[in-house]
Amino acid sequence: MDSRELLVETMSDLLWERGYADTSPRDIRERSGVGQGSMYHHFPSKRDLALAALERNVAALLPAVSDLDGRGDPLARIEAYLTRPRDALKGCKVGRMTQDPQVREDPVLLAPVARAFAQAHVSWVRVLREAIAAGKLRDDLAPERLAHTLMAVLQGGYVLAIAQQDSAPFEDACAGAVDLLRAAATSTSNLKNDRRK
Amino acid sequence: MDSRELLVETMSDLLWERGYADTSPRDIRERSGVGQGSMYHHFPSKRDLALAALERNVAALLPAVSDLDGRGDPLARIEAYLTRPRDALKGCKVGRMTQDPQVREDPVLLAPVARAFAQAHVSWVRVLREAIAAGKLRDDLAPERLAHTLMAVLQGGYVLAIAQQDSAPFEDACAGAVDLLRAAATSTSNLKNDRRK
DNA sequence: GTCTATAAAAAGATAGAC
DNA sequence: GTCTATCTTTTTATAGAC
Repeated sequence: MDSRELLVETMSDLLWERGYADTSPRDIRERSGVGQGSMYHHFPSKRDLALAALERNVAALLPAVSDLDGRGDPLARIEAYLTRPRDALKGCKVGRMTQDPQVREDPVLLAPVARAFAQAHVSWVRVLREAIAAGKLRDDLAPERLAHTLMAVLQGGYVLAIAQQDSAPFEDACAGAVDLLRAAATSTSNLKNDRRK
Repeated sequence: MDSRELLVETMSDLLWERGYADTSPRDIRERSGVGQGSMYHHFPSKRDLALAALERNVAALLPAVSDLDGRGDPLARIEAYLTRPRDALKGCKVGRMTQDPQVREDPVLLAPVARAFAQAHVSWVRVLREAIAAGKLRDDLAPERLAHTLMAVLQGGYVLAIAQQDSAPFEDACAGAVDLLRAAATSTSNLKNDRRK
């Protein structure tokens, strides 16, 4: 593999594991085995390398999110996505970046993060709409809101799991969300509509 | 105010705003106005100061959480807590710390964070149990799980808001959680129980 | 308890030969 | 494109006078 690619890959891992502020040029050099000179040849600064690495992490995450776009029972897709096995203690490659002030305050570095979440939101809204249309979810639930709620459950689940150094809170949070969705599947509102007809 | 207290207060703010790794002794000195000598007189290291500051941030957060323990309609308390105005772009003083590797990997620094979330969980479970007992929530929902779900909605809501630099996703996430709880209030399960009697 | 001076180490790059 | 050497600044303290 060429040096440039190796640097990006290494930085992607370090951003996930340690974030931006706590990753030094030396960490990158030592883990990648790429020399000082090469590093600054390919990337003028740590920030430029971080940008490339961040784009890579975003790209790595989107295929997973696109599972929400599949076909078949939408509620089943939602439940499958929420309960998919994840390494909760490692956190989210993308969500993590929001806690790094040097990323958060830098519009260029924050942009890929914002884009990733915006795209995930689109997929969530679509599958939720499908679930409502299929009569699997109450029709008085707002898909745009609910999409943010379910995205937050995942992102927040990581926080809880890391705090306790135990993946159980993450799994609980997701399972609890599934419970709520199922409870909201039995549609009082739809029944009302039926009665009106 | 004495130097020691001023240092802790300043560090508390900096931990909230910038986290541990990205806060330097100089930042602390400049913002607090306390001299170098005084700082190392009161705290042998940055880590020791951070520990005191972290305990302070945890202590500042717990009174808010204890609002869940009040009296009156439990579901109303839950909704009030979820929709209370918050500065979403600033994130959570305590949850934020889970993303700092130097905190996450240090059992002593992580302990106050774990304790705070454990305590919040207790309050959440209690109010959820009350809501179920009062017939305001389906009795087939597991309070322990749901507690983690709702805590995650808040923590994850901050992540979404910071990513978009907009508090709307946070408010959406919370409002969506309230919607789901209300949908789950109309208890199919309780109705079944009624029928059995 | 506070102040100023000093300093070892790491972060974040630059220079220039090959 | 890679390598080694150099360099500035910041981090994280320590020392010792007042």
